[in-house]
Amino acid sequence: MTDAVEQACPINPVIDLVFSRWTTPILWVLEHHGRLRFNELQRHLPTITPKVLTQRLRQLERDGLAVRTYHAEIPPRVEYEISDLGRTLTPLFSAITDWSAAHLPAVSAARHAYDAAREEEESWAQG
Amino acid sequence: MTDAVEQACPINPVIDLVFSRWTTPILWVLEHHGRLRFNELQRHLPTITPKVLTQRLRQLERDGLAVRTYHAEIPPRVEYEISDLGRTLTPLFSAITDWSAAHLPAVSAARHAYDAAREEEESWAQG
DNA sequence: TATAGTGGTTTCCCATGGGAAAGTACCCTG
DNA sequence: CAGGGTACTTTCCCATGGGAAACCACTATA
Repeated sequence: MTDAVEQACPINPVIDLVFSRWTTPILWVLEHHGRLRFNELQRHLPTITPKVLTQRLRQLERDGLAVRTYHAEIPPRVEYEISDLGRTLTPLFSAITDWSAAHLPAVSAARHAYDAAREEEESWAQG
Repeated sequence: MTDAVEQACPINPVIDLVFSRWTTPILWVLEHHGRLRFNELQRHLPTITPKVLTQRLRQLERDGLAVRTYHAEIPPRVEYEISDLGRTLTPLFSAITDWSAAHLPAVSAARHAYDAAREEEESWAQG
């Protein structure tokens, strides 16, 4: 994404930051279950692989949205929690959830209408 | 993204719908410049290729977020505009813009702090 | 006749990223 | 001494998607 486009659409940086794959499910789980260990997180995200979970957690930590606490014990113990900065995203997530509840059915209906119209065209072209 | 994860994080469907690459810049331009022709849109999104612009516009049309109007003239003329359903996203975009203005600097600071700490570690390991 | 302009489509290519599976270092337990 | 648990890391592979460039039918214009 070029600078020109970022200027044309100021929400793009936030998209790269918050809405890339797996970041919102992780933040969601951290917000709703509190402080969790690596394997607990993995259990809450059944299809994520450890490699990707590590990558996303590092990114969230670097961006200040999650906090990683390393306990130098044997065996080692690591805990992750959402940060204050991460919690500022809560109203955003609520707004999206609300929009979803209010308007996703309309999107679904639009898709069905569009697909039905395309099928209509095809059968008309054939018949 | 599996059903289990979609249940674990209800905003995922909206992400796939609205926050995939190029969809928000396009909606943004359509909202701020009104009804536009294909080449006008392309001029507002300087780095997008016609192939991708077509793909995204088709997707937006199918999802009911944009409206395509074809005028069977010579030369043909096509106009795109944001739909009423697409306009319901405006508060969402505003919320994201507000969050961006309020908290992106904190993210940037967190990144610098994280990177600085990592460099510190490296020089410590070397020296 | 050549060129431009319309709204795309088609082909090819390549980088990115995610998934699977195995490995790693450490120690405790049986 | 084998196996398990912790929190990853590493390697390999492959699908997806985006970008570049050329092409398309049609007509008005020079």
